[in-house]
Amino acid sequence: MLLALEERLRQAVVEFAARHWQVELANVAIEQPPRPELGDLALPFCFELARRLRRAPRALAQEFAASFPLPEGFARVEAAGSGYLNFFVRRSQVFAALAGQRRDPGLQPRLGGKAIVEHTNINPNKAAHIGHLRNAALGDTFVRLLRYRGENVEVQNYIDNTGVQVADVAAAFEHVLHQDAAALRAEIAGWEEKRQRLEREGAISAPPQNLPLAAGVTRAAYSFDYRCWDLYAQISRHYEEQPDALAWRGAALAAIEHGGNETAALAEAVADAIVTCHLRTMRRLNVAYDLLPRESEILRLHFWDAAFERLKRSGAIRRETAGKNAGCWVMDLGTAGPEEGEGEDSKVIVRSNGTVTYVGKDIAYQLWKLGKLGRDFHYRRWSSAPGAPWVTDTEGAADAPSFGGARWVFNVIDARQAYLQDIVAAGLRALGEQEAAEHSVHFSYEMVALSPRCAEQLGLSLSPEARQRAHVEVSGRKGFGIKADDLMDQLIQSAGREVQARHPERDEAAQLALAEPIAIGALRYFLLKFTKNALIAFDLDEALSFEGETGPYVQYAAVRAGNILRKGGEEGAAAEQPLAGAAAPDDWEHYLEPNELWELVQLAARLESVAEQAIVTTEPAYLAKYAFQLAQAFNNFYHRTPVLAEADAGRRAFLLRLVAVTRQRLAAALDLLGIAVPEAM
RNA sequence: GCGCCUGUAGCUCAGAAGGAUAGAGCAGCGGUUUCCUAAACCGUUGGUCGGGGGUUCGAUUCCCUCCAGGCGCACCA
Repeated sequence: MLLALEERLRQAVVEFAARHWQVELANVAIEQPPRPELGDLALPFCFELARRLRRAPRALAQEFAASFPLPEGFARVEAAGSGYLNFFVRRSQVFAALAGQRRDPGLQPRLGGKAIVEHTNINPNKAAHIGHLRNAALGDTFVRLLRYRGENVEVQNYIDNTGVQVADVAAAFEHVLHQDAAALRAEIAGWEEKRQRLEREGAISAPPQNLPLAAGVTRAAYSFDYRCWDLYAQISRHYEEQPDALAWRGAALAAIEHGGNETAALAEAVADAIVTCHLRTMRRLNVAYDLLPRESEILRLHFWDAAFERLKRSGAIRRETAGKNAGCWVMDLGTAGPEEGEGEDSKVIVRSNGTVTYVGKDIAYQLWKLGKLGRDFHYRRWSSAPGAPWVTDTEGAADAPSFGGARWVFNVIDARQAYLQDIVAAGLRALGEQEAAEHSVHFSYEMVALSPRCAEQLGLSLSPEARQRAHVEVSGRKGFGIKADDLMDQLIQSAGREVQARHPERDEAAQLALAEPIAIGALRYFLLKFTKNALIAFDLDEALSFEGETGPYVQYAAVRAGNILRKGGEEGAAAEQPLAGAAAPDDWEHYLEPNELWELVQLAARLESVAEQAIVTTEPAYLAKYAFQLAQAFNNFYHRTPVLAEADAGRRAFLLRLVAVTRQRLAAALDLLGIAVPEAM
C-alpha cells in the first residue's frame, strides 16, 4: 500500500517543484524517518534544492510544507530538522487497504517483457553441496519476487552435461571401474530400485516430503549422487598422483563432444541420473524449474555455428595469425588503454584445434535466451512426474511450449565468474546487440565457505595458520564439503527434537510435519539473510540455531498470530475475512493513534516497497531482513497487548484485524523467501 | 603487475541513489511464565565505522592514497 503512496507523492512533489520553483527534480528520494513519531515518509530533496536555488534548506522545507497540496492518502506534512519534509499518511486508510487484502497498486511489472532467471547450474557429476544451495535459494527467491510483482518469468537450470566434470566421472567409470555404459545403466537402475524399495518401506520419503531417514539408513546406501561424490574425489586424487592419466579427461571430453560412442553414453547416463538427484534435492528446498537447457543440445543443434557466423560477419572476432594465440579466433576486449601497446587484451573464443571455449558457447546460449540467435531447441518433459520441468532435446514433443526469447536475463552465477560474464556481455555488444548486453544481468554472489571450526567438525585437520583464517573453502574435487541433503537431514533431525520437547502429545508423524518446514525455513533464511557479496563462513551450529535472526523466529511470530485468531473463534475467523468496502470504520483512526500499534501496521504495509527494493537491487536479503523486523514488531506487540482479553468489543475486533493482517503479511514475506508456515510451533 | 570485492561492537552481519542520536542477532550480565505455549519479551555492557587526506552546510556512504584480507586475470569451465 505504501508503495502506491510513495509513487503518488513523488509525482506530486515533482509537479509542485516545477510549478512553484521552476526546477526539475530527478529521483526524489524517499526515506524512513528515524523514529515513527516523526512521520511515515521523509523526503530530503530540500537539501539538494538548497544548493540549486541558493537558499536555506529549512526555509525551503517550511515554504513547501505551507503551500504543498497534499495528495490523496496523506494527513499532513511537516518541515523537520534542518530541512526534512516528513509526511504522515492516513493511518486508517492504509490499514483498511491491508485488511481488505488489496494488492498494492504500486506493485507493477516494469521489465517490459519476459524475464529468464537462470540458477542452480550444478555440474551433474556429484551430489549438491551447501554452496549450490545458496545459488538456488537466491535465484528461486528472486523468481518469487519477480512473479509477485507480476512479471512473466521463466526459470532455467543450465545443465553442463558435456563438460570436464562429467567427463572426469565418465572416465572414472571407464578406466578405474572398467564399466561400460550398459553396466552403468544397470547400476543406476539398481540405485533407483533400492530407493524405491526404501520409499515403499517408509524408511525414506520422496520429495516434497522431507522425513528423516529411518534408523540405520544412510543416504550413501541408496544415492547415486553420493556414490559419484566419492568417485569424483577418487579420480581427482588419481590425476594428482598420476598426471599421465589426465589424458583420459581430454579423450573423454572429445568423445563426449563428438557423441555416438561408449564414453558419451557413460557421460549421458551419469549426467541424467545426477540431474534427477539434484532436482530431488532442490525440491526439498522448495525450488523448481521450468526448463533444463543442456549443453549437449547446444552442441548437437549447432547453436555455436550460428553464433560463430554472426561473430565472424560482424568482425567481433578475428583469426589471430601470430603470437601465442596464433590459429585461434579471438575477441578483442578493448578495455585496456593503448598505452599497453601489446594488443594482448584479447580472449580466445575458438581454440587453434577448432573447438569452442566456454565463453563462446555462453555467447551463443545467451543470444538464444534473448531471442537473438535465430535457432531453437526442441523440448520434452524431463519425467512423467507431475510438475516435472521441460528439458531441451534434439527432437521435440508436440505439446511443448516455447522457451527463450526473453527481454531480460538474470544469470545467478558466483562472483568468481564476473570477468567471464563481462566478456559474454562484451561479445553481445560487439555483435551490435547493445540492448541485449544491457539486459544480461550477472546476478553475482559470493561463495559459501566453511568456518574453521565447522571444517574441523567435518574431520579436516587444519594447520595452525588455517585455523586462524576466517574460512576454509569447500572443494568438490577433494570431496570436501557439506552435502546439501546431509545438511537438510541434520536440520530436520534437530528441529524434530525441538518439536518433540514442545509437543510430546502429538504422534511422530505430526511432529515431523512441523519439523520439516521449520528446518527448511531455518536453512533458506540462513542462506538469504546475508547480502549477496558477503562471503558466508558456514557454521553448523549457527545454521542449526532456531533462535534470534532466523527463519523459525519469523515462522513463530506467524504461528502465534494464527493461534490468537484460532482461539478467537468466530471473531478471529471474521478478522481474517477481507474487509468489505474501501472505507475504514470510524474508530480505527483513533485505535491507530498509539505509535506502538501504528508502527506494526506501517511495517506490515511496507512489504511491497521492500519487495520492489529487493528486485531493483537484486538483493533478496532486504526481504529477509524485513521479515525479521516485522516478526520482531509483532512479538513486541504480542507481549504488551492482550487481544482476546480486551473488554471493549470494537477494539477487540480491531486488534484481531491487526493480528490477521500481520499474519497474512508475515506469511506472504515468508512465501517470497520460499518458506512455509508450520501449523504450530 | 592489472582488475573486481571486502574492512562497522568480542563474534556474525545490516546500514538502498550522501543527511536527523550508527543498528540487529549471537555471546556476556540482570530480569519476565497461574500464558493469546518462553523457538518469546524487557533491561544492560560493548563502536576513533581499517589509517590519512579531499569534496560538501553535512561523509560509515562519494573521490584520492596507504594498510590488511579475499577473488579473478588459460587454447579449464
